[in-house]
Amino acid sequence: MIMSNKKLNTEPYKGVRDFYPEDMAIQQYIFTIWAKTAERFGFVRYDASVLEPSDLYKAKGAENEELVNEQTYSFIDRGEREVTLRPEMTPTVARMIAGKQRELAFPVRWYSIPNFFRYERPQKGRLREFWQLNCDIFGTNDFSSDVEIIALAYQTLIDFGAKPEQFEIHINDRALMNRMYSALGVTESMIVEINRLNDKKNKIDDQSYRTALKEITGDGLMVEEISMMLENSDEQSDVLAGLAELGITNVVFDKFLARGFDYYTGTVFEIVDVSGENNRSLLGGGRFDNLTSMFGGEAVSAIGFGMGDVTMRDFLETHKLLPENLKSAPTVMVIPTESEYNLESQKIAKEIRDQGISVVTNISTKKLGKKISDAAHSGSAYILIVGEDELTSQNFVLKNLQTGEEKSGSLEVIKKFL
RNA sequence: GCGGCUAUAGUAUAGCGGUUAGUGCAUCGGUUUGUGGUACCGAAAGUUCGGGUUCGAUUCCCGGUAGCCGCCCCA
Repeated sequence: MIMSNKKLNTEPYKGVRDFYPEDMAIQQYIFTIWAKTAERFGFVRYDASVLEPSDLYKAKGAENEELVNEQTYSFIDRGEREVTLRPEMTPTVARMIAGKQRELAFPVRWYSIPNFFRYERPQKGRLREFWQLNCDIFGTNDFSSDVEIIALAYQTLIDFGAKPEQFEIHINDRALMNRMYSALGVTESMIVEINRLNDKKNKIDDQSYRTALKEITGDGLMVEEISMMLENSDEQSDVLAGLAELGITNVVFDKFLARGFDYYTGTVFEIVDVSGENNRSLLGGGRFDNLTSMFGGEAVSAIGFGMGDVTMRDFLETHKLLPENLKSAPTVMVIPTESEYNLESQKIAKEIRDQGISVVTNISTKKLGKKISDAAHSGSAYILIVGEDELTSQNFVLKNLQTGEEKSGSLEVIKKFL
């Protein structure tokens, strides 16, 4: 190994994050709400390895090849297998469902909070490693499952304290759009390109949009027809109506919504922040009724979504929805007056800890006053001083740092106060 | 892959072609040798790297690197 005198950088690798305790507290808060909401809807948790064989993403019909080749972390392992750090969960969960297809009682509701890696240029709302809440319903293509999954997505945001007017649900239907395009004589390859164009429509002006559309179709009349079809917005939607039944009304049917990718077969949806601060969608999902068939068995209908931690945190910060104090401090800090009482303090801490209370021993070499100050700063509720007097008399004082109230007695008595 | 912007202690920032490079927060110590949060005093800690212009560069110029933002793409 070549040793270098160069100091190692303390920064994390490009596009990934260190979670110092303050950040971890936020991350945990987000994960906890995600998990609770999913479970309130009867979803059960699963997970898988971050490593997958690259074939999973290369199989025909699985994914766009350019993405796999250029935007994944892939490498050859020591056994010369090509492996990929998962860039999304859908192929993995489809693999797992297909593997147990015969024994699962459908419909199945599964959720997971996995991390993903994508080799991309980091920018606002997009990093190289991120986590997502992934929720899927497998085994039904009834529109009520579309309603349910979107209601879950909606409820997740509500459970963070968001108000419906702070975000908007956009819905479209792939199958419907394909029928409409076909009726206009638009070919399949054109549809793919139009979807891609529509996806970035809000980034370009009308004139450029129409020019691009003309380039795709090569037909001025068709541009008019497509534009008219897209602008005409009084579309009937069972899903929209179903959501309204559940009291969810911040929903729009958006025929420009594409969610560019091929495996979606029906409903597609996104949730966006309406503040204008966060351009990247908070969540995206859709129906994929054919994906499991690449594992050989019969196709299992599915609908699901992924909701990212990066955009979620941005959203919560933008709308000031993060709780002020997320850090968790031990309830009690046992403070030896001198280092020579550190071990005795740990024994006492153990006694208290054994009844299920979080306790930390302050073994710093600071003066007593500073140790107490540390306890207050860390957020501990109580302190218990251990010094010569306490140890000889076996009489301890438990002090409540908020109220200043003190209670004294033997350790057995003290324990009852907690 | 392409483009724009930025780079000053741990962090957030001020400033300037010649300064002991200033301040807030955080850290550590003291006022208070066994009782906290406040206050006061003090300490440690900085001009991203390489080259150029200049008597002199942290400041101006070029390049590297890194970060942010956007394009692309977004499974």
